[in-house]
Amino acid sequence: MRKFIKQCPECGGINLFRNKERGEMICKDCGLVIEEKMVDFEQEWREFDSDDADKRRRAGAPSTYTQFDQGLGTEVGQKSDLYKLGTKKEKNKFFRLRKWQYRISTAIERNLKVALAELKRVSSFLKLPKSVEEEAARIYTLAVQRGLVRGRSMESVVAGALYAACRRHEVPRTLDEMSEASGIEKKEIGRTYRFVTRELSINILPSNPADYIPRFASALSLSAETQSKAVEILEDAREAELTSGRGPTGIAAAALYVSSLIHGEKRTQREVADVAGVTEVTIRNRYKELIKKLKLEKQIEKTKKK
DNA sequence: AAGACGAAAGTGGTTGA
DNA sequence: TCAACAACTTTCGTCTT
Repeated sequence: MRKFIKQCPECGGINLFRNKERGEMICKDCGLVIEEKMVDFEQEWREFDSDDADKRRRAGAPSTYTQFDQGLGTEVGQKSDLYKLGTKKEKNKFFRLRKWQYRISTAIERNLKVALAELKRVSSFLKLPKSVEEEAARIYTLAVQRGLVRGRSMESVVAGALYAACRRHEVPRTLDEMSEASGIEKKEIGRTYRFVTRELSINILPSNPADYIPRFASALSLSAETQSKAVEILEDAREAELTSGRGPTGIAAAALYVSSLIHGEKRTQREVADVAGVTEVTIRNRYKELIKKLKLEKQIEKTKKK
């Protein structure tokens, strides 16, 4: 067991950053990786044949919501098991159990099977991280169990669940993107999204405009400086209470637009509007507010002269 | 000619009686 | 359940570069 380090042995800094996902601890000052693999994921035994595997493995596949039964389902016998059974009585029992097994897989499970396939399709179309997909699957499963899908198309609930999961994980996609990926109308997704989150009392933070910046910026191939400037502007905008009640994408787009002007990487309103999925008018309105309240005119003037 | 700007009318959703 | 309302869009004409 390694001892717990509070100070960087290299530079003595105490500004340590723990990256839980990778199991590392890093010194923010000098970049030294102090601890690695804080949790050891290796197996401590070896197996040479399947016999060893049976004896030594003590964990199965991870439980997951992206399988309709969380990956934990059982099946009553395969056909091949039949040969092990001797008497006719036993064979009858075997078939009876299989039949029941089939019947027990109720509407819910069948629904989940189809829905989760759709969910995976949409999720991979949008290149969403696994964690979001998992979360969406969980939400959907809950929704089905509560009978919230009744009267709604499965696809729309899937889209709504995904949208909610994105928001929770702060990797927001716009309703437009979701709509494109799932083939469901935007307002329909919005409706089911609100309905499902309300019914399941999933509370979702109003999405933060800054979360959109990296994606929009890269779509416009803007520099990192421009990007961070945009985030700065958003910070100030929030201070000035310019953000509440407005559509987050509009604000993000405007901040990015202003930032692109300041850094002399000008993009047209049209271009920014397109990637953000808002209109030029909205950008203009937000943009006007931004330069007025935050006094950004000077900064823009400066780069103009150059 | 393209982009920026602004006015006016329209749309879908929320809120409060 | 309905009307008022705010945010956003669409459309279109004008100004600027």
